[in-house]
Amino acid sequence: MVQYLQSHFDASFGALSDPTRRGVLEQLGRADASISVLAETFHMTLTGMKKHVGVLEQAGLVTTEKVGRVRTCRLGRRGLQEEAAWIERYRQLWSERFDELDNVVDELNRKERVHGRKKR
Amino acid sequence: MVQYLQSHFDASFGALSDPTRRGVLEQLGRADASISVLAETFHMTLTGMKKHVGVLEQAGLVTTEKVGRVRTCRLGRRGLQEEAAWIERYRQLWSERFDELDNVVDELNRKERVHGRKKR
DNA sequence: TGTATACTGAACTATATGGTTCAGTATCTC
DNA sequence: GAGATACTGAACCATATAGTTCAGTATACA
Repeated sequence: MVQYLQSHFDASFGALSDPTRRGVLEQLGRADASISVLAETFHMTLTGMKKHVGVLEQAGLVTTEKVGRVRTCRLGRRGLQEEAAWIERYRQLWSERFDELDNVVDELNRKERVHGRKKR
Repeated sequence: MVQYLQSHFDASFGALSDPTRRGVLEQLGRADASISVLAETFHMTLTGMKKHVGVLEQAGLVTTEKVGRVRTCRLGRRGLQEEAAWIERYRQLWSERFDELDNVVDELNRKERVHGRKKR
């Protein structure tokens, strides 16, 4: 399960680490699109775009369906909620750490004032 | 500026796409740690861990400071707020798309009932 | 002073990534 | 049926990634 979740995040964050793929997600957020439309939008060969779509599909962020000649791409049912949760949990830890650090700094400043030392 | 932001996300999402690096961030969320402690925790050579820390540092997620022999790693001042915002905006688009789809499905179901057809 | 510790950097390996071209196959459309 | 369109797959290329080993340097400590 942990293993599963890990590779899950590997795939989704990996998918998000490329600007073309983030762009594709934004575009599909506005409207479904074929591989060739996406390829044209991002100035890339069909084959190149197909690979990107494949990566997004692997990550569960996009689904595709081929009807006739055309493969239509749309946003997948998985919508980054777990990734959002991971980041939120991290941000929690992060802000705790910095609150702590700020307290230490505040404490030092307070002591400086008490002992009448100059502030930098 | 857009260019800057893009590579920014490339680096941070790329950093998050590796399970070791996500683990390092979680550990540093609990306490600062040296390279060797991190290397031991994640069963890796010092050199290997140093590379991971370098990636996290490049992404602005970790800062390090060397005192004597020891390089101490801690969470960086940048805390994934922009990444959280990107994901939230995406989730917005995503849920709009699916609300829309759900409306279409509801509409179809409604018509089916009106015309007295069997439900699957 | 000598030894152990902690890191650093270069070099090497294997595999993955992001892209291409080229040669197909399948599907429209006239 | 012929030609155009849309995709697919294999092969190739350059570069990046994730790791290693090995040979240092710098610091701590007895």
